[in-house]
Amino acid sequence: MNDSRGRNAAATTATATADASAAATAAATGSAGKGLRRDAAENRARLLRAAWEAFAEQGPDAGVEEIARRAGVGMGTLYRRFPTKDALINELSEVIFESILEHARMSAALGADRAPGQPSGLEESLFHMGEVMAGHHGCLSRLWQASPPPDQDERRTELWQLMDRMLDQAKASGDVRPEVTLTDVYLSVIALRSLVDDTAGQAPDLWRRYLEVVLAGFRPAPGARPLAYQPADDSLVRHGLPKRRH
Amino acid sequence: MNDSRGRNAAATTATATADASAAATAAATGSAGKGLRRDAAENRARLLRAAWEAFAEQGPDAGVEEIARRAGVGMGTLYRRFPTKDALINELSEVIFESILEHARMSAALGADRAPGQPSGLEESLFHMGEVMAGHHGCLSRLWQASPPPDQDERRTELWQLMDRMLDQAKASGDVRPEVTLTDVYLSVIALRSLVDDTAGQAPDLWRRYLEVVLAGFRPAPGARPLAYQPADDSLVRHGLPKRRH
DNA sequence: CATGAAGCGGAGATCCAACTCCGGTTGGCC
DNA sequence: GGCCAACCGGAGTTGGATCTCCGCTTCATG
Repeated sequence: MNDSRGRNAAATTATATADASAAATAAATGSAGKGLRRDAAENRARLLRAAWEAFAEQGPDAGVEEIARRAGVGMGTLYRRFPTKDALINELSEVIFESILEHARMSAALGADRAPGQPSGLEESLFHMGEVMAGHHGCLSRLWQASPPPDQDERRTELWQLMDRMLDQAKASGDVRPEVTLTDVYLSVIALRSLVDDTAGQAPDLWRRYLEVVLAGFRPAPGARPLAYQPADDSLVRHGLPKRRH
Repeated sequence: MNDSRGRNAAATTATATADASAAATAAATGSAGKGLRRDAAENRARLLRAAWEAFAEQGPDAGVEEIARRAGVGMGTLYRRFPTKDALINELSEVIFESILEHARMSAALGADRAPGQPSGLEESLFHMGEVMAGHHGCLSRLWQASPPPDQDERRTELWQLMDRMLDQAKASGDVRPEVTLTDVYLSVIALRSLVDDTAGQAPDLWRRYLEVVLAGFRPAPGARPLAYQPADDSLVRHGLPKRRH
């Protein structure tokens, strides 16, 4: 294990995790859990929390039996609440995504109203993404996967529009050079997601270091070579990636 | 699909792929295939090639039956040559790794003898890694996984020593700023691996763009902030990551 | 060319994780 | 309290993947 060097890394991570946990509870007892008998609604919430823990500890290979056991309910209950294991995972992804989108909305709304020297909205959003993802490592495989349910698709579009706006702001304030595209940001997020998942067990904060390098790579520099390989358009961002196969 | 923009991307990729294919054949007919009857050795080679293709097309979930079918042999033959499916995958990883190590040896040996403005050995090696990995997407999950067989472990150590040397050279020639550590390079490679795999189907060259950004992030820049999160040591590089779970 | 050790194919045994089914129980409304 | 729809548990089914087994065939050697 890593002993959390650097600034307040551990503290911010803990906060993000707590937020997400609260969000999971909210999702469980909120709209999706309405119309259920009290015991049923509570079991639904327990299942989501159990799944969240199980996936964080064992990755998405954690078995449904394990999840039911942790939640203290039977298999039947699990499958009455969630028609498939995938549905359960999607629900969790939803919670993660919601947190990311919410933060991006606030960050974008804040716009360029920042003290000079403060991190740009783009930077802030990317670090927030990392934190939320680190708090849910193991549940990330469904994030940004192609062809999500339509309502989720709409919200994904919104997120990337916000990111695009923040990218423009960052360029305007000189934090990012003009040739950087939304696709570049997208690629960084995809890579960040994998890195968070891969290093979660051994060095849960190291993704920050990677993200700093990438952000440095976005920054304008006098003698910098232009990027040679131009991505044509943002179709990748708009359509997402196919389901992971590993 | 992507239409291979920028420089000679397609050409270099094709070369790397051909190299790797040849390497696969060599591995099959070489030392590992010695002592086998002619038909058996040939079947071994066919199996490796079939597995290589199947994994590239369908990811590591490609079934053993599919591999045997492609190779034109029966299941029995597959399992007589390779005790488990994992063993087969490890053999392929071995081939990929061999190509990477070989290139790193040459690149490191060339040292600082480069025309000014030419890419550093580090840069060249990273691009080569990307090319080889892109030519074998789907077979990468076992690469750099923790606790490989001892002989492989030794070679992994060698690779990262070479990378470390090239990192020093790059710092000396001003291509990389001093605070960048071997762990940073390692993280980039891990991220690159995932990115190559994730984007292989839709934008097989886009990893180049990502890698350029990272390399730009490594480059010295006058007003650059120092990286805040210091990795303590290179234990991650030395020990590798645990098996992926996705 | 005769011999047998090594190799071959592929049906089916085995394993494992997701999912279903149903007899018994519980919560909420009258 | 009484009723019943909704809910619960968990043993068992299903499906899909890996791996084994054995009667037949092929290669290499004397």
